[in-house]
Amino acid sequence: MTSNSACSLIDMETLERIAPIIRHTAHPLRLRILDFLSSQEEPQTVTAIIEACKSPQAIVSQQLRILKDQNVLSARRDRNHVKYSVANSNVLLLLDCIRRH
Amino acid sequence: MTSNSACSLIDMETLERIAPIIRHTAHPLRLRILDFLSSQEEPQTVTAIIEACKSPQAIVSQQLRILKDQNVLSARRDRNHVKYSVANSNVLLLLDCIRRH
DNA sequence: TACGTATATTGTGATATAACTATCTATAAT
DNA sequence: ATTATAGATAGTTATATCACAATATACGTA
Repeated sequence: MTSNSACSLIDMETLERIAPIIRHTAHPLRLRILDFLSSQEEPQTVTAIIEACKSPQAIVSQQLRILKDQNVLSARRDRNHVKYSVANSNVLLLLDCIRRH
Repeated sequence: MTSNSACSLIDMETLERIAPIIRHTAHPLRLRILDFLSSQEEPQTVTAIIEACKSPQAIVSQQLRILKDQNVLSARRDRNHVKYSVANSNVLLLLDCIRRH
């Protein structure tokens, strides 16, 4: 018996699909955004997120786009504001992972 | 009162310290390595890991180094073999995160 | 010594990501 | 109409990462 251990490894297709989501999320500012949004009951405006991040508007906007592209966040327009919220709660486990460190 | 919500966001220093560990781990082959090692009782040789990954030796060796540099894995020499094991079990939460997806 | 097996390192070209500045669009207020 | 506010996008430069081929090291054995 060569390999007993063909237990049930996660298949490569899944790893290839999910890894980029995690990789894109594992960025200090993007984690901060995620942490902030998950701490709030309501979706938050970009301005509020900028305030929470204490980072330049353009940079925050870029990060929001990256997270939205990965379907980690979702956005909806509310008059002249855009409100972001967490779309994929799975990635919040990353924050737990970090807190436990 | 400008900001009610200064609840307790993870501080940026922590995010900056942990993010690279997660980012380096969130790579399909490295996740596979981690998954394989975590499924085994004993530390595994590079040869066994190569077999489990079905990837070229040089590439697997590179990934092992990256994970070791991030203190995700540890290695010990056993005669003319090198055996790797998971050093930081926190990152195993990533695998859970993926399985739950 | 020479050889085989196990593992690591280096060099390379292609591609991706980072941070930053500047600019652009859309809506609201005056 | 003008101006201000909210937000997104484009351009740029530096740096990081990728997969891969080739080569190197380290140890054990004949």
